[in-house]
Amino acid sequence: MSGTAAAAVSEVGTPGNMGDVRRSNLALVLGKVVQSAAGVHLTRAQIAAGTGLTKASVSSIVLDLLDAGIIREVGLSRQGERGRPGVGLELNPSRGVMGMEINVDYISAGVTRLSGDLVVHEIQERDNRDSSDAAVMSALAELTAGVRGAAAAKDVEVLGGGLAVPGLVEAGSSMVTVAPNLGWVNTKLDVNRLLPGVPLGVSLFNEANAAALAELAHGPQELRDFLFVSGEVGVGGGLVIGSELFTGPEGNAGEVGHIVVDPAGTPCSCGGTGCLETIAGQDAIFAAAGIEAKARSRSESMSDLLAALAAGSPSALLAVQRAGASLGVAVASTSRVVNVRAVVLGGHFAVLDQWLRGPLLESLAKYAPGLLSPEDVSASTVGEAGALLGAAGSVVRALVEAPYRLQA
Amino acid sequence: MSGTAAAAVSEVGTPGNMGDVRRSNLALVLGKVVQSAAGVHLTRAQIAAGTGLTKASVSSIVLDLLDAGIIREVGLSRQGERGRPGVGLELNPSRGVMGMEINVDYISAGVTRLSGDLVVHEIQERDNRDSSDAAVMSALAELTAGVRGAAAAKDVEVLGGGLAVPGLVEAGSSMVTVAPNLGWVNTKLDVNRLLPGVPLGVSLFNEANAAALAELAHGPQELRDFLFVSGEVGVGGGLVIGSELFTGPEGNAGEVGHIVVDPAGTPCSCGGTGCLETIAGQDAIFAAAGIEAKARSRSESMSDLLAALAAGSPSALLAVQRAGASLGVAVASTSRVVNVRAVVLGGHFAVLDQWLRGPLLESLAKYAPGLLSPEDVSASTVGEAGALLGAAGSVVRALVEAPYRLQA
DNA sequence: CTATATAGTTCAAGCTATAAACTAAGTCGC
DNA sequence: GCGACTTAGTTTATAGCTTGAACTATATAG
Repeated sequence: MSGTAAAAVSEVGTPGNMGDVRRSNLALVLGKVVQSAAGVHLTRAQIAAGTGLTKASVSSIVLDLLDAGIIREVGLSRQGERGRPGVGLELNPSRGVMGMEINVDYISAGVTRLSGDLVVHEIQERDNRDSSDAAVMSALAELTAGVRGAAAAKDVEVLGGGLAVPGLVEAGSSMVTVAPNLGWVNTKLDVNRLLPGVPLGVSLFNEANAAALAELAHGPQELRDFLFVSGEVGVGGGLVIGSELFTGPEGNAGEVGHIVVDPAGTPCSCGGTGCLETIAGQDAIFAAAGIEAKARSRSESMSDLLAALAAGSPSALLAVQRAGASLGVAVASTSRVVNVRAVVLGGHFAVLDQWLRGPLLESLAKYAPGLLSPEDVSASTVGEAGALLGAAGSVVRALVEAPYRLQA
Repeated sequence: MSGTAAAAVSEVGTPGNMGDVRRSNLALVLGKVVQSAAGVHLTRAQIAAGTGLTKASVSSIVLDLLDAGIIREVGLSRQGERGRPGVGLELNPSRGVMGMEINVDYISAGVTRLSGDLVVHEIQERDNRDSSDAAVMSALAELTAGVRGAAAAKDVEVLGGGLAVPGLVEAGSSMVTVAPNLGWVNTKLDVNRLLPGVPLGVSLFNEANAAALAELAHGPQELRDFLFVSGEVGVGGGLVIGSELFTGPEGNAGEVGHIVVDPAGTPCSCGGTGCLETIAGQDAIFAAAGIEAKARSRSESMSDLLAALAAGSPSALLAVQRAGASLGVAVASTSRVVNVRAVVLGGHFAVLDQWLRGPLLESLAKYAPGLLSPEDVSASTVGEAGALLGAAGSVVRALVEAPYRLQA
């Protein structure tokens, strides 16, 4: 978990009162508990020293957090230290959140504890292309009910959930503006139906954004500003700046799939010309490599591509090489515009890392010399469950930043 | 002035206390005073109604602001309204800030009141290319001393200042990382020397960023998210998102001059290839138009270009057309990455607006259809003094968001 | 068993916002 | 010209929160 607890006050533009101070410090203390390394349990005194709050304030705040069931006390084993031993604090392991994902050919659900570790995880193959959104949601509701039961059996109560979908979303209104590969347009999802009765409700996320947040939470500590590039049928992206998802004024920032990488290129499904997606999207790579895109299972086509690459197929190698070079152009421009200096490759870009990497780095050296070095380009560490973990992690993070939502 | 007062609390990660609430509400109240339209003076009661604070709190806060000399009371003339008349409040017109600019062929300084209107303004032609930074700073210090005196004669006391330079800056350490057209590299400026004894000190800004902020403050109200593209010898940019300058993790976001617009293009001074600057920078346009770039005065070359365009010179028209088209590619990609939907053209792009506009819009329609419509592309309204006004405005804005810095 | 050291709690004090009562200063109606 | 009314701003009592100091609790060292 990354959990940078912010001294958040009430909405900008509204008066502040003493309750805001309490809420801010509540988040500050909880943030310390979250930050503590796995297995290390901070005491009230250590939190006081670490935050600058007095012991009195910390005690009072910890009491609130215990009452809310967010944290719990845990005995501490010390050896040979003088003085009264402190009482360790940790996130309540019997509270968790549900991460869910709807993708083109599967739905999945899993429960993580507040600490981020996965307790239950189920994937169900399902062709969602020709289903109505209602049918997909029904299937997912059934899946989550089972997963929720399995978590309960392991003594983990689900407080809320996050759903990731491969499309642009309006988080506030649970609206999927457009999900090309699902065929959804302005589709309003009744997300709360997936987890009836949970105190924190269910939030909606873009898949690439969720995967980026998973990378933030589960990847290396020092990774706080990066561009996550997700290669699927389309090419998505998530921009993390200062450990925060940067969504831009309309919520769709980081959509690198439609950066212009070849002004003289071919038309894109978005109506534009020469977009990255027309060269580095899965369909584009398969087509250029001479591999039949199998509607039934993309993973089959991907296996074919990997086999062709391993066999040294010139067309396959060229296709991937061209994708890598174009990705480099897009990343170079992005790093200029938003001034990030790290890139994480996800989806098929992670799978194809060993072939993509060379051309990508060459391209970066040519178009943005000195900005990104080889060690700034990494492949995603979270893998397939990324979107799910990110969606769940986001919900946890929102709770950590506003723990008072669970009080009373 | 835009002045969106934020409910800002102390640094993230530090404990909040009641003083933070005070500071937050201080900024909230002052923000209301700033927002009020020119000539309209809000009363305490109106501020209470507008912010949600009680009259008692507003009275107490207003007293602090009066004591600090940031605002003052002003008699209100009403006609035929019942009840006790309120006392109007306005920004203290006898307090101001200094905006300063160092550019390639001039230095300038001006003082604005806290309300944003320019009281004194002086430009001094000076070729800074071959001067040491110390010599330039000495010349500027002399200029500011005179301007400060002139402002004092008009009863405006200078509280602080902002200096804009055409290069990348580290605001915190007053360091100019690189200013290619001045020949400066890692140059530390003793900015406080420019305004000895002012309570708020002097801050350093990138020129394009400052111009963008001036556009935010002095341009249309609804302009809150936009890309400002500044055409000078180089091509700079400033990104405003949610009425805030977005600088990215390393402070240099919005540098659209080095977006790749032609992967098969020519080398750029940055070491890259096919950057926007190689096609749309002043030198590139002059060269393509067959106009001699005069070292002594760029404005002369610009006059020649305008004359050539007016005379219908094919090479000049083609040069500008190509610049516009490339600008379109860069803007299209930027709007994808950061999801902004408005562009403001500054510098020579504003001057060449009538010739650039067509190719730019065509290019946008081709590469980012539906994202930006013609009315989303505008030319800068602030003109030459933009950088200076923006630097000054930033200082004012920082004060409005943290007025307690002037207390005691 | 006493001295010491550290953890955590209790309690008075200070600051801030709130709500209600109160004072101030106008207009309206007769 | 005087009282009723209306709105602005101040005063006062109250509650919430952090702070700092005093105090209690619980361990180790000798």
